[in-house]
Amino acid sequence: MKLTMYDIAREAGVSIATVSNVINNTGRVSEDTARKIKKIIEDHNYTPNISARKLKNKNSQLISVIVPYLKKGKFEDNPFFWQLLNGVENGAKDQRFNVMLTGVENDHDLAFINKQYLDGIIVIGLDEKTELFKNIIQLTVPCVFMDSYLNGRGIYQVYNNDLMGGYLATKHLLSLGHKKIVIVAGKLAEQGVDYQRCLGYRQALEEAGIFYDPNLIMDQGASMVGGYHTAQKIFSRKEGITAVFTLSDIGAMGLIRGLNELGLSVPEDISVVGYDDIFYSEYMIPSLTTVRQDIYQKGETAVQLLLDQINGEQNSEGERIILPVELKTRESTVRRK
Amino acid sequence: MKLTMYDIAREAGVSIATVSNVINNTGRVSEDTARKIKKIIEDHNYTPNISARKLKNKNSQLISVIVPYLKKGKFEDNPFFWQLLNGVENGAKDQRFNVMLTGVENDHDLAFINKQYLDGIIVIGLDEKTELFKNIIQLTVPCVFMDSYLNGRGIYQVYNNDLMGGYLATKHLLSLGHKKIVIVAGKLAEQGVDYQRCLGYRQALEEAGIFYDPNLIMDQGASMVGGYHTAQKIFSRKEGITAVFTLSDIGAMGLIRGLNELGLSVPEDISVVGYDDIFYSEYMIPSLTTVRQDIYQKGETAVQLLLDQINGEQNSEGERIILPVELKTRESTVRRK
DNA sequence: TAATTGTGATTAAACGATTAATCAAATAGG
DNA sequence: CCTATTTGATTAATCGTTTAATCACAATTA
Repeated sequence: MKLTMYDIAREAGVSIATVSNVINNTGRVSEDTARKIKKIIEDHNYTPNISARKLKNKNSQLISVIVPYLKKGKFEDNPFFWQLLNGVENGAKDQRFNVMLTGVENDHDLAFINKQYLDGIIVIGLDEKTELFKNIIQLTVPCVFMDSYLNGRGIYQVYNNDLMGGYLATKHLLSLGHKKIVIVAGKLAEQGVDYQRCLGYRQALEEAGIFYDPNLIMDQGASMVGGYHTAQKIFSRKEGITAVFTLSDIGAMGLIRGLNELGLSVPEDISVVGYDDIFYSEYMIPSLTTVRQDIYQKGETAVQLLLDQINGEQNSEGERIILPVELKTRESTVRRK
Repeated sequence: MKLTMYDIAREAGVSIATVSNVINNTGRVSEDTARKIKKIIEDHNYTPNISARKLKNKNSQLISVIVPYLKKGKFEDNPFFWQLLNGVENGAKDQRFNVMLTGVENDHDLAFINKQYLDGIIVIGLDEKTELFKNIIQLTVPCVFMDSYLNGRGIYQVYNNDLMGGYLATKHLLSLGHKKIVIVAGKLAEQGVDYQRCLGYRQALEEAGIFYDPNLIMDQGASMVGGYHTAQKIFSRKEGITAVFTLSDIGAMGLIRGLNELGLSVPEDISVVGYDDIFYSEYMIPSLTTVRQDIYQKGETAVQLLLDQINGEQNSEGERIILPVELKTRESTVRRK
């Protein structure tokens, strides 16, 4: 049997309004009374019922990270999401918000979001053309989009400088003498991060006066298994390929394993650059040269942007925050022989 | 401005009670009326306010996974948690429950759990002697404990057969001719999984008539960094050590990297067995021999146990569910030279 | 002294659902 | 034809808070 405000009020010999005022620090209560009530609350370990509170005013102190099409094996695979969620958790905690994870696969899931339950959502990697996006955008919930390049005002977004990431990685490989560089990407949707990274790749090639060959772009390689299978493709027509730029670290890991099984070793035969700098890239054998994005920080930033929106405050950095990337040079890339 | 039940009722020309009855399928409404109301609900994309519902009856359709002492770098590191959370998410979704993640560091976090907001919680790896456990156990929330060996009736638990895991791994190494086997563990609390795995280790040694040497047990090696540093320890007094059993796959990964940097290669110089079989163990170089526990399944099982408890049903498997483990033999272990 | 101001408390009306109790109309039974 | 039952809908209380409106009383001012 949970205590209610009435129980506290009765014991203190006051009305529930007074108790409520004490709890919410409105300052309308005398010090003596407040102290007495606080003591009773303390003694009984009373906490207000959050549903009742939420019903009356409008905040639940609850936000959710929305991962589109979350299902078995799609999400668990990539430490990227973990670090992100962890960053969000920590950022939110500072401001007494709690975090949920919601995988959206169908309308029921979406309905949940819409139940006025959440104070805000962070949506990851969503394409403007999808049905899901159209549904989400018309929800009345404050929202921050992460890792998608969306147009229009009033849309809050956080992403890293993906173009720069692609540029830096390619430049690095070029500087090591590589000329024929394969890109292993995920889905190349126009509003996705991979598209931007490819733009950076092209830009670097252009600067170096190297012809852009679309045949060197291979998709379906974002996951570990995807990268693994891409090794086969590269092997089957490897004419002159000496370097691969994989747009995720786990993809790179799968790729390297695949190459190994085919008798190609990294970096001796082929140099590999990854993307993300997830926590184990440094511990791989060989350790992975990669484009680092501070995922944890990205999570925290997104939360900040969201909470500002919820609180009706203007974020000092505007509605679109672009975070930097950095190239981490490690063992998986060497000068072309 | 969100719609309420009144809006729907007004438009349909009925009372809110009727609308409520339609939504909850009580069968007290004529087919015609029900159809009409459903159409209106559909058209307006109306969903009931969950806080109001929760206030009236007692369920929020919301459960949380509680990770004690979740903080930066402690949780994100291990894919184990991801897979688990993913399993929980999926199990819950089937029954229209939503899942939160709550990292508990202090009393405020605990207070949240206690706000009658959650229908139930799943607590991971909690020691009976901690303050936190004492607090959690006296919450009135239905609860399932995972990966801790707790005593007493009425405590719902799910874990894998850790003793067997330790036994199988050790047996495997012994069968390959290894005699001096180091264990790299996390914290060796009596109610933790690592303790049980060590018991299995000892049992296997005993059967083989090999003396148990406590000096071979090294803790602090559950994380990737921990494993990495343990390599140093092993190296510094490596007299005859030819195999290591690391009680987590990420620990094994760090360890292997560390050994490599010290000029010891796996498996040529030292065989390594991991624990968990997280998704990338198979893709490591060398691929990792490990004790597989189906983490995803464990998550689903825990949810099932929790939901049965919430629904007041008796789970067919009782209050303590022990899941099997399996040895996956891969490249990281070879016969002792 | 009477009127005004300030302080600290209470009253009561929301918030948006669920549901037991009730009622009205239609159908069935004797 | 009158009563009993069934069906389908409504009324109103309730869940546990918040908060605007009010009130009682003491202190201050004219």
